[in-house]
Amino acid sequence: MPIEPMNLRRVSVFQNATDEDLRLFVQNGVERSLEEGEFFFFQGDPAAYAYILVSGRAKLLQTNPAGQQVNLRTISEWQVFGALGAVRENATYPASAQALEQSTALAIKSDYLHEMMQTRPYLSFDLMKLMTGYIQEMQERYRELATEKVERRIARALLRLTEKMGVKTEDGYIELSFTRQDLAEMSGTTLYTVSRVLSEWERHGLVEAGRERVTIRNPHGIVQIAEELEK
Amino acid sequence: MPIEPMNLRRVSVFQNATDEDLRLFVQNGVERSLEEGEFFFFQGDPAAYAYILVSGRAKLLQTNPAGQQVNLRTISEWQVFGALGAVRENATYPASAQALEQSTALAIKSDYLHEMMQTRPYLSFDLMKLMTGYIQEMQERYRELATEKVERRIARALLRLTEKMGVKTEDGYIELSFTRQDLAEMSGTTLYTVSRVLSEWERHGLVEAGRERVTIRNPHGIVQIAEELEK
DNA sequence: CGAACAATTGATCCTCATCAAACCTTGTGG
DNA sequence: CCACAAGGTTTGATGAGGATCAATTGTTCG
Repeated sequence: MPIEPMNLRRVSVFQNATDEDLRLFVQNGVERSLEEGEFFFFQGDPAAYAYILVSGRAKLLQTNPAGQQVNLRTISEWQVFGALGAVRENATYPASAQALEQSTALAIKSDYLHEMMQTRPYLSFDLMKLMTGYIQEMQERYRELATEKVERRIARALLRLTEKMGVKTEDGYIELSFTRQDLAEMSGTTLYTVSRVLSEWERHGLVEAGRERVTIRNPHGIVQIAEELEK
Repeated sequence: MPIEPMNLRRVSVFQNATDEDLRLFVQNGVERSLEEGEFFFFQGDPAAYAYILVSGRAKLLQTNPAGQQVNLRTISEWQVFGALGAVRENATYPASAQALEQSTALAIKSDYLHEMMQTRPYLSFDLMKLMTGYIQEMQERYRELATEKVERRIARALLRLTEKMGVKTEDGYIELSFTRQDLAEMSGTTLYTVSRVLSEWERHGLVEAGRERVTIRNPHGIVQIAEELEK
């Protein structure tokens, strides 16, 4: 089904766009639907399109020459990804984007977005706001990785996930859905360590762990671990 | 001495600015001179000014609650820093900026820069280009920290430094000037490990290490370590 | 029900951080 | 001009924190 242009208003970068702009983006965009596990693009590909996730979930990940992966961020509905190509000419994607579940995105030619930005300053500006946010987040995560112990990093990754895609259950807990491997890639560790830490937390009643699922029973306890000064 | 406006042309963000713009920035800016070790601003301060380093060297660093530091990037002449405040309102600096030697910078009120950007789209756009570069670099460094071993990270940090501030000596070597501690903060390790690695490299004739100084005798060898798959 | 895949757990090992002590280098002041 | 202080550097000894490997146990779905 076609994308309703006015829904694009929910995209942070389009806050200040005119209705006409939104229509233009839909008209000039292509809808792409992917199954779980498929890739929107790969690291190193020419950055020909910018994407807006319309439904589903995806992740941005970077791979090193040996094939190990790190998760840079998780993308939920109405978020923009792969937009760097519209800013730098002849750019290649610095990361890959993979659908975490069946997902649909609106693909907009980088050149077109670039052109739109030239004549609509608020677009550049809003995109820049988004980017400063990423810079800040990456800087923080970098520091964490350099200075904090695993347990705390896992706690932080959980909290970040909670903000982005946590689902409150009827009994007040927070439910998250991903594999140990995912969480490991988000906190710069291995699935084994994540598993051990979660088991430990479960023994203390902080969380409840299941297959591809973690339920947070005591958010405050997790925050404690993430922030506490002494060990 | 006052800053010559036309020199601002060397600032990447001002590539497309008019001569008049450059004059305006100088007129509306304040010159600040710092001694080695002093701070332009601290993490958490309201981001009231954006800076352009006119002379000297500085570093951006982030501190965790326990006081450990990581070096986010090194700033050399004609580079912009602390510009996030002009994009997000009521922002605070996400990192501190410290002079590595006696340095001078042009301080421009965030509000003023913000205002200029509203009426001069190329400014937003060029600043955005710069930011995409930072995002990419931070993403890469994040992945490195998560997946690569120390020796390789140190090699990469050295190479990055070489690009930014390496000085070729008359006999074709590359000279860099910083402490083991600096290099450790740049590669997410400790000064002890840096010292050991450099000593090891020195034994193999790759570098020559001195007090607050490293001379690269075999750049290719360092690249080898930074890139090599096996090992 | 069985295959495929996710998670757990124990055992082991290795990389680095940490601590301590000594050693250099540089600049300063008597 | 030498001596000394201050701060950077080196090196060894030790140990902790996780990664890695292997084997087993869930869980889900066709």
